[in-house]
Amino acid sequence: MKLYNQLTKKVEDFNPKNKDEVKIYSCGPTVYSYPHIGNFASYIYWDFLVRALMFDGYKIKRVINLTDVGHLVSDADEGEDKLEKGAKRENKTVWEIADFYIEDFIKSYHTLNLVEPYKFARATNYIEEEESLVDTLTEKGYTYETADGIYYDTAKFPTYANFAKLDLENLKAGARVDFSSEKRNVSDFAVWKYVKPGENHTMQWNYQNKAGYPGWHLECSAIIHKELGETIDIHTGGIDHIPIHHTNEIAQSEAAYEKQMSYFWLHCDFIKIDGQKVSKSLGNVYSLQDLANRGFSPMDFKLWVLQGHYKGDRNFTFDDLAAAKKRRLNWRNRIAITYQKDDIKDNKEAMAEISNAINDNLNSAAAFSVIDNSELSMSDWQKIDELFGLNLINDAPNINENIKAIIAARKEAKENKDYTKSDEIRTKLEEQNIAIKDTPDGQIWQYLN
RNA sequence: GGCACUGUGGCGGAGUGGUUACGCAGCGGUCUGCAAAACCGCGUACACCGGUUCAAUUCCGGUCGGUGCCUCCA
Repeated sequence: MKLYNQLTKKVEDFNPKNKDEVKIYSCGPTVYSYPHIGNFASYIYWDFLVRALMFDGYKIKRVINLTDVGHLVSDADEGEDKLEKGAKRENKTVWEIADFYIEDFIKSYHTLNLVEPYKFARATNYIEEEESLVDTLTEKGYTYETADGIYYDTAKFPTYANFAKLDLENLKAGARVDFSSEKRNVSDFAVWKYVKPGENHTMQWNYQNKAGYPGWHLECSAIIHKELGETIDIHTGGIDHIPIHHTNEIAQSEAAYEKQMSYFWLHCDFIKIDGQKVSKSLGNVYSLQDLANRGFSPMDFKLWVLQGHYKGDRNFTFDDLAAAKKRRLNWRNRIAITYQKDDIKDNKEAMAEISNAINDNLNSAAAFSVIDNSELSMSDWQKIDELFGLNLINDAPNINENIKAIIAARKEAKENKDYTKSDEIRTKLEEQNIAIKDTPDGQIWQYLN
């Protein structure tokens, strides 16, 4: 398996530390509103990473976090807590907000047929570990206190700028004008925030005899350490995480534990919608429900995502989604024919080509072209279905005995040249989503949708 | 301003120093009771200008264009 590693900025051979188990951590959602298809695109890319590794025979231990606290609306550690904001908006408590959107997220996760992780880790379940991490950083001299919290002094971590190739001098020059704090360096970040006097912050914990809550970056470092250990194999996220979130995670974890945090760092690019960036503030977001309302299943969207590459600059349009839907229908119909023929041999060459493609930095698009051009057995299709998680075989109407009998009756009517009857049955079968086609070799059935 | 990414046929989208990617859409044909499917064929794609090379879409340099991040966001 070859993967692009943000740490080295190169495509490298992937070899897990422990051959039997690949440790993966994926930055998950902040649970304060419905996710949009751009969010799900990233979970689909990383799901394919997991499935490709499983295809290669690896066992996976993967943790996905759920941020239910302390993620401020601004990375400058200013402004409102997103959960608190959502609670106000919906007139609920922050805990209700978190529970509601976690449930919704996991439901969508299952709808998309994404591989269940070892654990979904809620940030608020790791407060003890988070506090302990702050303790360690403080003991090692990496933190300092201000009026509003405990900050990480990035100047004490000499390689801070390396991961994202940050230009710290320039960062300083470009800092926002309204930026005012006791921060020593513009890149310093809060590991712990104090509740301000008069501030109504529901989620708070007593730490150092003050009411406060963890900084956003802290949770990932703490969860990884608790659940997966000091070093993991792969850390995933979106490209937006490179300059701040992941840079800060590395600074925290490697300062505290004095071990490399992750061997590989993978980041997917954002998708655009109709040529524009997907943004909550622009309001051009679509949910899975919006796709369903237009007649597209989550699997159609998944196939659309996997037609491209996780590092590619993608543009989503409904025309392209329709093309993906058609392609998926065509595959399902090829499976239907394979099922009816039942004399097709396993295609070892094609499966090897598919394997080569996915091992080349997850080139699902190239693998798809092999699928399009190869005659595949049912067993091959089963493997493909498992590799991409597209529900090609399951997501089809059950051809039960009753339908089989009707199909047989149509065949008989057609052979007897009773066209009135055969056409009648054909029309009737369409209601069951079955299309009958007459080929030179006789009748076959396929799916209409 | 800083840091990145990117420019492939109608729309998407892989890839490669010399041979068809592929999908969807389109066109022509075979087949056919009808319909559809299937199958066969077709479109001389690689932003522009130079350079290297026997040969560049593929490497190097430049020009022009698009985008993202540096507030939130995968």
